[in-house]
Amino acid sequence: MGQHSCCNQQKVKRGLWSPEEDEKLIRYITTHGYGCWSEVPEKAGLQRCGKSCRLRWINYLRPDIRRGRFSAEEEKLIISLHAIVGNRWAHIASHLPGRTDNEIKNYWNSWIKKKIKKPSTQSSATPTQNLFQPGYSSTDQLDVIINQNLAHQNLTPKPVSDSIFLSQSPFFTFDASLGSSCDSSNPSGSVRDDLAQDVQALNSCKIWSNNIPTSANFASAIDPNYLPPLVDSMSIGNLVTMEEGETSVGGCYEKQQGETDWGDPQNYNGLLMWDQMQGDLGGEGIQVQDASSALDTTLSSFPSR
DNA sequence: AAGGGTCACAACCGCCGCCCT
DNA sequence: GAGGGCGGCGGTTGTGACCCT
Repeated sequence: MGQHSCCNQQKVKRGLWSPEEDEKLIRYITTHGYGCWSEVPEKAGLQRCGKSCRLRWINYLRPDIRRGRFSAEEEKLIISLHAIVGNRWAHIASHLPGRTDNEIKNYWNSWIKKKIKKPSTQSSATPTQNLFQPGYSSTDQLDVIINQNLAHQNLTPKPVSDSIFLSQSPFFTFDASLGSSCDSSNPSGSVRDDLAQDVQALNSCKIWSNNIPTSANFASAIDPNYLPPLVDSMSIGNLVTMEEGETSVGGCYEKQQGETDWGDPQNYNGLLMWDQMQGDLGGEGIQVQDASSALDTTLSSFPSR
């Protein structure tokens, strides 16, 4: 099961692709298209399995691949989308033009590694942290977070637990795994505490209150098969690439004038916009100024490059 | 300069789901 | 409906480059 017939061939080559192989694959696909991947190696004169050819094309040779470092906007988008859809890299990649799932996955994993390595500076769990325990449903978490934020703005909470939130689909994929690290039954704490705080802060930061959540807004997040057109209206040319000499404060790159190229955040209704967050982005680590008000949470622990 | 550690990225592996027979 | 082929996806590993001591 799962073993592709083409991969059983003894003569199939593995490992890094040579420039000659790349050239063969490019030449074949640009002239014939790939059609059936299992036929590609033979027709292209490659001693690779079709799966390997597909991967090489998708992750490296495709002409529309964007290479190089992720821009700050892309970082934000990845982090925001991950908070919504979890480890669905292909889904996330579909909203980042020119980026591959593999690339995003690698980026994320390296970020996670950094976070795990980073010594924890927060020992006590906040009330918000306690929400992210396995015992809480996604609906519970959403209700509390949203109402917290609305209350903070003296806005009338809207009933968010309508039918659309009865979905069994997980909203915060981090909840179960990270929540356990915040569990009081785990007094030894976890090196992942600060990572959990990042996620919790993201979940409860002002982006929710600026785009007041409604069922419609959250539909995309709740339904695993639906994602809002996050970047459809954004051309690749608008993406900001981090240039040498520009600063990345805790991974949150800031343009010199503090402006984004995304224009009016309202255009991205439903999308988590880091640019709308307020607070001091400088320094390392998270400063939870008031445990009861996660809105004031300062985020600054994104991967720095 | 050399060796070890770290990081980024390419590639592989195994599983899942769809489609066709 | 069952089984096989295949594309797609996420997790994991391998490897080369770079950095630090």
